[in-house]
Amino acid sequence: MTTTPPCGATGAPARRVITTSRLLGIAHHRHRWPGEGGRKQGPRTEGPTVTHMEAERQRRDKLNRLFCVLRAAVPTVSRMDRASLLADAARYIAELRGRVDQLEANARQRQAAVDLASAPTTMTASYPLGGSRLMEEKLEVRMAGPEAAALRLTTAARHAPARLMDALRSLELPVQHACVCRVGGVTVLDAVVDVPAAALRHEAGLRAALLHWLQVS
Amino acid sequence: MTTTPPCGATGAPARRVITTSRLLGIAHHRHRWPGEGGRKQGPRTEGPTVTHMEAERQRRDKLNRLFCVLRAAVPTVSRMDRASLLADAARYIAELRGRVDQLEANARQRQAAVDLASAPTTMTASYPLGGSRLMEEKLEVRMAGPEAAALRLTTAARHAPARLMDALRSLELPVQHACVCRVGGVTVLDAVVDVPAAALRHEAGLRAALLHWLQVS
DNA sequence: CCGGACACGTGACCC
DNA sequence: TGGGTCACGTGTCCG
Repeated sequence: MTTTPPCGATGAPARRVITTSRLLGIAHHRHRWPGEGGRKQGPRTEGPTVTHMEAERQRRDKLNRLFCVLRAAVPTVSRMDRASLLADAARYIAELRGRVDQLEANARQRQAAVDLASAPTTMTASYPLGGSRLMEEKLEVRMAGPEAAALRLTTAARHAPARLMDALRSLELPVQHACVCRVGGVTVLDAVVDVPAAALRHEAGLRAALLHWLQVS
Repeated sequence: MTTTPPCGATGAPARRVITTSRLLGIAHHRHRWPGEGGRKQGPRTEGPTVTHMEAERQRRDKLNRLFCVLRAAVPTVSRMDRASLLADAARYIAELRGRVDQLEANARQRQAAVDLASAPTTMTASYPLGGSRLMEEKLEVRMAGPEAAALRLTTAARHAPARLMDALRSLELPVQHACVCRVGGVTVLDAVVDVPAAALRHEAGLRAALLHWLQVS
């Protein structure tokens, strides 16, 4: 009779009787056919009612299918109950949200350390580093021939070599020669790069571009 | 009559009529009282039926409350429909799961470098690079004192300086000295780094960790 | 007037 | 024997 098994295979839409236990989300009811078998509602054998019945049945089926979809999405289903499913789904969503927030906070914290090493810069950049201390960075750019430039970055910031190399990579400036030397707390970076892009073949523009990429490192 | 508004304030459990639109999740129906108002079902005015009615009503109310709970847990509710809510909840759970997996994978990848420090690797690593071409990279690691190491990377890959510096930054290895020289199509990178982490103070482990970060650069 | 959406009461099933 | 749950048909509202 007319019951399609919840969460069952999407087989024939024929109405059928299921006799298995409901613990697998299977329904099993013995219902009479309103017009045929044992009747209970005397009147109403007319036209508009049957379409309504069918519509309501399809609505129920859709809800059942969606319940099954949700059941498949929630791994922690305590019972096969509809109510338990709704409660578990809400609880699971809250748990997932908590985990996402925590993981994103961790990722953000890791990123914050990197961001702290960079900063707004104009001619000489000053920015907080390692707590509240202020630190300075100097970048000199000198064209060495039409398609080559010599750079010198002097800084006390951490990870200066990585940041400069990232900037050079972002600007597609192949490194022909580079030398890093650290003395005391200051790092001196010398480099000679090719400048394939004509737009970067002047000292001011090249320097501005490099400073930009040093910030967003 | 008998309808408690879904998602309404948890006020008195008295049955009441709501006349507002349903777009806010408010129900509004005019139903007759089976025993009192206009009757439709002739028989059944006995005992066991009334408790069943009440039980079923409480069940419906519970389901409605749980629907509201779920609705509050899902931020992306397209429509106030029950079916839409179930579908959106499942979709939202899938989205959250995806984000959690991705964030956890990121965190795991960060952790992998430390684990790799105690794993053996081959001497020269080869992996696909720049599309489908296979490229070889040679990395030599030699400890220079208890807390310092000398590295030499020889490669034909592009952006080798940036990749090596990124690896050093990821492993928190301060660069004391570095020198880059490009001859022909090959880049030779020499570096001397501090090794603050005791776990990395052996050539094989340090080399494996560096190779890992060079790959994921 | 029709299709969608709910709530309701009821029969049937399970533990 | 009951408490709990589901499916069903129906009435009724809305757009």
